[in-house]
Amino acid sequence: MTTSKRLPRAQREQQMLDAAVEVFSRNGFHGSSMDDIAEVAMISKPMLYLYLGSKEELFAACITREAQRFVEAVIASADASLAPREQLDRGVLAFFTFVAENCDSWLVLYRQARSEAPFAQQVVSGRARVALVVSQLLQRTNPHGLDAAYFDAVAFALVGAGEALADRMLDEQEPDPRASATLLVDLAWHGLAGTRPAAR
Amino acid sequence: MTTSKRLPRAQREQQMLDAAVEVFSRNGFHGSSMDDIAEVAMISKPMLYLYLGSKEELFAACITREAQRFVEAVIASADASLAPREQLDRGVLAFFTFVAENCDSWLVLYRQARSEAPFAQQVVSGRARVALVVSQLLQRTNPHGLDAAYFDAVAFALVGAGEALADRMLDEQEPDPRASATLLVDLAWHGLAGTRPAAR
DNA sequence: GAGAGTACTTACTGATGAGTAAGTTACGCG
DNA sequence: CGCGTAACTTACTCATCAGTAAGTACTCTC
Repeated sequence: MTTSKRLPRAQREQQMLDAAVEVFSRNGFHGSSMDDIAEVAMISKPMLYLYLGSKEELFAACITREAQRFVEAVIASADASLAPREQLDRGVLAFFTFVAENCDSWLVLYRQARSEAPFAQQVVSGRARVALVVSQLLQRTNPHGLDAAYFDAVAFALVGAGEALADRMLDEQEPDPRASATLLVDLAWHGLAGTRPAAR
Repeated sequence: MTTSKRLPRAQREQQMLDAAVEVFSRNGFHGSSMDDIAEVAMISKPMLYLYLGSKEELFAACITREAQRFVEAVIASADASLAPREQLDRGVLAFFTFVAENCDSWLVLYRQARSEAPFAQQVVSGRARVALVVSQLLQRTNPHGLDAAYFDAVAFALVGAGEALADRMLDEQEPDPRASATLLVDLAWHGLAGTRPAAR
């Protein structure tokens, strides 16, 4: 063969997952075939089954790996010793940066996994955990004695706003995570009432 | 047969679309089979092809009909002769009410159509039009002379926040569109800075 | 360099599902 | 009534795709 060398299992597995994420992110779970994925991974189909088990297990492995990468990227940025407000700023920026640099990961998690019944629950609960962390940070920054349920709801809305801005950012030819991050944080603190006019 | 009577074409078509929306909303485009849909519609498969053409056309017809219903519900509530702020309040409420009462329509549009490549564009552009209307209403209510691009971005974020709150509402056992609407509007005007403590 | 084990392949099977051909039954209208 | 047409069905075809059986070849170790 031209360039195909034998690789140790761990490495091939990562290559397969890379291919699977790419294909799944484009065509979804049902819209992707194992043959397609095998071709992109430059490997024959039985290897996928040997290493990853089944199509469902492969998809689950993609979700798990990408969610892990995502969470790590955000956690690493927003270290817990900082002030809550600072943690939020950095976490939000890390989120947009991750999406900009890992478009496929984002799409497979946010768009594909959410709409496939067997996997949606995993995404929903991950999302809920993120919202909870955001809610707690908001509560720690905020002087008012509003009830926790209210913060939970606002946090949820802000997560949604972040997702929409991420989508919007991906449509641009030159995504700027900092602009999106600033916008979201401003919206959270002040809504439209007291925004800084210096947009962008 | 027990109850199966012959129906005029227009009526059967609606019945088929009802069934298709239900099935597609649960299983997505690729995850749903024409046999499934035919069964739910209590009709044989060739009828689907005779009246609706193909699977893709059927899905497209679902999207078109549901988007139409959605837009009409919102437009009808927020009549253009009202003050912009009032239009927003009512439009937002109409949105949440529609989602609560037409869960399948919402899921097929927001979750399924968005993740199937051939149809995603239609949803994306519909969404963008909604965001644009929101942006214009915001501009008309707001005293500051911020630039339009900023309002566009905020409107987009608010649309995303609305979608997340809609999702959250659907998880509740007793969805209350008014609570979600109030929350979203508050968030838009004031963020966390000046919220009314009376949550719920 | 033999022998073992892991990496890897070709070539199948069986099920599912999109789409259709050809026919059957009810209804409406002269 | 009877005859045309619109509503509707059963019973297929053909392609695709998840999953596998059975085997080949590289490479590492002694």
